[in-house]
Amino acid sequence: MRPDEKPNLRRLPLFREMMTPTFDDLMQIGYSQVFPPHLELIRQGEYADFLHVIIEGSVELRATWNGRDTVMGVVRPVSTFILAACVCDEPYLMSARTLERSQIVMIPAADVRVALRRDSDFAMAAMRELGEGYRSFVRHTKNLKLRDSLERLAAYILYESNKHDDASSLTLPVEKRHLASYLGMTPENLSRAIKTLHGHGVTVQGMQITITDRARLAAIAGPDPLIDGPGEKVGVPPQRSVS
Amino acid sequence: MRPDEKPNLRRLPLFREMMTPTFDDLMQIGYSQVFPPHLELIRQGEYADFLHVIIEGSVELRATWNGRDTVMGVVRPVSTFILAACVCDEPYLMSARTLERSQIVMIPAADVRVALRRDSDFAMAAMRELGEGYRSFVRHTKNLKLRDSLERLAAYILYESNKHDDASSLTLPVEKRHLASYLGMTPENLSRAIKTLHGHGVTVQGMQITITDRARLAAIAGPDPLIDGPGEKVGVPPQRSVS
DNA sequence: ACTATTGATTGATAAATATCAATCTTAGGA
DNA sequence: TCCTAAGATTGATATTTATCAATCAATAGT
Repeated sequence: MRPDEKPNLRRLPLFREMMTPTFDDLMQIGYSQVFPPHLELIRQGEYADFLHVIIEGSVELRATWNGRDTVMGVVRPVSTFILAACVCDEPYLMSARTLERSQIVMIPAADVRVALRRDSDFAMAAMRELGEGYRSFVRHTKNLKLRDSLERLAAYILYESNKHDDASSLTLPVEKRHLASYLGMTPENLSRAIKTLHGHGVTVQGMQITITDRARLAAIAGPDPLIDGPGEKVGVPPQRSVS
Repeated sequence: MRPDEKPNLRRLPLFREMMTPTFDDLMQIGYSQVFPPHLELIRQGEYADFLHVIIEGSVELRATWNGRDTVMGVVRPVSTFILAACVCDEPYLMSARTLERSQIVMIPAADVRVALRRDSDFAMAAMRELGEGYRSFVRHTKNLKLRDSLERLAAYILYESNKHDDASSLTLPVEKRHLASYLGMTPENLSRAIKTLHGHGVTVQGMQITITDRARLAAIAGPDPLIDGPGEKVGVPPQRSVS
């Protein structure tokens, strides 16, 4: 691992409050690696060997069943993922693959568990992280069960805008078919939903979204922090993690 | 709290490994209460005051948005719920109400947080609990996104049977409209799905389910531990908890 | 600049699911 | 026991969403 990466890791909520010796131990053991785009890092069903920390790039979490698959989330720097599988010592429920060239630090799960036991500050941070991960999936479930696809898209756009300081213009961070899958719809359906939103406060051209009437968009989205999450701002890493 | 309740609590995964003084402290502070049926214990959006432990009865977790609502889960003895909101010190994402007369032990969230910090065994147990809660919602999301409603029903029946030692005959633990909401469909849709399953290995009469052909049912359900969860058996409390 | 390829969009259609209204059943209370 | 009310079921219909097929647009590689 390059020495200039350590401060970035140290700033993560998961690592921020732990004791320095514990942190240094983990940094000693862990190693950094760069992966090409579209590489499968983790396959669902396998056992958790490493806690992953994404330093650069982006990683998509997917789930598969019976020939169908769906996007469960996207992880961006700097954050950790699959803490839960490490803590529980159980198989991964999701697969993970790079969307682009990505740099990732891998820390053996066994060493993470030892550190958790030794360092209570680390343990508290891990608890908060797991709690947040849990809550974020509760929200995702609420989103799927309570909103229809148009409402989910509207809420997504509003939320993305919120993250970027209420910017009225922003760029989709992923391909539309991935977004569609994440939102629980087909690409065709997303296309039509986008079209419907024209004239309801949003225009979309390619990857470029422009909010022309926030109130009308909000009327459809019905934004709710108990579904959409707290409005965490982006640009000041580290962000939230995926447990 | 009655003294004969303490051993039951002590057997919970969350409390099993903690130090005795910590446990006794929490038991000293917490208090037991009996609630009538259909009482709202927790309202979504409020802040987490107490960690709840259900000793007797059953509690339904629901979520509401914009006039719609849905059943997110049912908690049965002996288990804890809303650990995540306690740990994160954030508002509840779900409401909770008793389905029947229920006895519940309530432990102030602030005291739980103090105990977590003091007792690393407790902290480890809490991490596992949160991790399991997280994973169970990941599975729920996969279920909703990857299976259609008939498949979800089939998987549910198979899973319930699994929990009861692969019994080929069992009773629905909740009213059908609640089950429908939990599975993400309307009561009408559930009725029709049940009818469809007749002739595919299942008969349902009232609350009574009989599996006549497990293989045919499994062919529809496509049971998968990465969605349906590990086959934990019932009847030997404590069961799994809802974080 | 020009293909070739991949992703996006559109239209037509089908399937899944929800809604509404009308019974039917069942369990509890008088 | 009967009556009532709540839940379940059924049928008819509407809405939502998915699927399939055919372009269209954008992009990367030569």
